Amino acid sequence: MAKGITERAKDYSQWYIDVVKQADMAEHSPVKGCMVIKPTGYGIWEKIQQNLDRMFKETGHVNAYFPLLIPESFLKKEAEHVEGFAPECAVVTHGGGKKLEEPLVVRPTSETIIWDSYRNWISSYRDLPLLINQWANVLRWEMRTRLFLRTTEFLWQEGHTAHATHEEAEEEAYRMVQVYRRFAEEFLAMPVLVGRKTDKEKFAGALHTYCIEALMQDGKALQAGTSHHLGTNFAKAFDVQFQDRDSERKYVHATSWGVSTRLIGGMIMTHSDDSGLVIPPRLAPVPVVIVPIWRDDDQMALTLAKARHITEGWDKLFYKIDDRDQYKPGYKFNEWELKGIPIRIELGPRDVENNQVVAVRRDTGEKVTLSADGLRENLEKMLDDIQANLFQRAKDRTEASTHTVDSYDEYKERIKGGGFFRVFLNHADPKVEERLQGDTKSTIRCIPFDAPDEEGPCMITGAPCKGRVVAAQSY
RNA sequence: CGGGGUGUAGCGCAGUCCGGUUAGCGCACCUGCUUUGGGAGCAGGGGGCCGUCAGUUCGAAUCUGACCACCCCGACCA
Repeated sequence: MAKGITERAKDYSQWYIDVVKQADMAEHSPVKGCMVIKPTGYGIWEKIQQNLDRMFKETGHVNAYFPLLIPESFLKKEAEHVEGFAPECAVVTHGGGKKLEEPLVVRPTSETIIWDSYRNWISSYRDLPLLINQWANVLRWEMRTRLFLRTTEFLWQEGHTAHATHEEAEEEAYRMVQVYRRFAEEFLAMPVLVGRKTDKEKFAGALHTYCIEALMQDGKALQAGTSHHLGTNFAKAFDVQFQDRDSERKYVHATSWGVSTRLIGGMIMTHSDDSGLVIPPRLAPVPVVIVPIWRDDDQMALTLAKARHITEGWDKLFYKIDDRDQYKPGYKFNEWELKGIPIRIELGPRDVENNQVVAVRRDTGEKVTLSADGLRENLEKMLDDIQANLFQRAKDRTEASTHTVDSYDEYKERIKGGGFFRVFLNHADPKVEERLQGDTKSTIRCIPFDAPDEEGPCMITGAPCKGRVVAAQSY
């Protein structure tokens, strides 16, 4: 048992706070709801950025940057959008010691400022599609915050694309939610449901919203990414038209899509354990740490020299040699466990003598003795295996926690235990979702793309429904 | 915004009820020696406008009043 970490079974919420703190990922800032992301946490965000950015570029997107401050009037141009975001906006009213002519909103999202620019950038079908992403911070005045999961300011990427037709925008929104699914599975090792949000849960100003939803270890769902088909709503609000091949002037079709530092919270709650953080190898800034073990200066020189010899020619970002003299090996073992490093190598005088090392996997705690020859290849294999194991473990857990229920009474009872619930609910009627939330604090998380072709009665109203939705309590 | 709690060293706390030496303890930090295969030991040392402001008093961390901040639990959200 790790010192300073509450057991998951005892208090999941406190466990999460303890892991973030003990792994030295982030801390609260003096401003309510804001966080300082420390190097250990930010390094993971950088890995997320690097890999996602590559995936965006591979699908034809380019990066740009739009300003933090948005004229308040812009936000008001799209009716649903302003209604959705106004309550959580911070507004700048003064600058340079003077009251501003027009207040400036700190962006809660950038559709409005971006579409104001797009008006000037788009005049012909030849300008389309316009496929732009930005990495940025945004601000949303939340009532209740949790490190990484919901903070007042957070880091994210937001893609904003413009297309000539409804169909192309639809393809884009779908393509990007699939990019998110692939990223979640392959990098976060996090299984997700992929589907569409109900009208109640969709983005303010969108025709519809696609999403990936993951199930955390405590049985609560986490919205991990969203992709919106915005139709011509923003084009109309900002008068963005283009002249098509047929010489007609037409409104531009839009999408937007984003994932945030919340993914780090999801990563923690998917894989970590009572010993601390567990980082999937593909997101680990440094996947391997080598702890040389010595009793005296001679042994120190010996084991350090061996460690340097073994790692000769290795990518410097692949490993770290922990040569600190002020801590004992036991302390280091615990520290690297808390910090979630995928593989720890122990290298003592006995190992040097036998030309071997002891490798310890973070996911299983398993210790194996490996030859110092060909070590790099064996470590690569082990990392792949850890990555695959973490995903499989999470997938098995999610499947075991996914239930199919038809009776509302049964649902009300079982929802308390957490999990995804495949149910018939008539979400066309907004009152149904309101009742669900009022009765059970759960919501419809998504209408999965891969739901089997089934029909049945809504478990609340009895109205006939096509296809099951997935409901759960969520973060 | 409602309910609960907390502000004393970087962190975690005691002291406050019942005012009175130089405000104390653990962890962390610095120095030295011994240690080092699962969170080391001993010795010495540094570090405080006791949340803020005002009051009572010869004297306030302690009593009174006001204010501020943060955390936890409920109504909104990625």
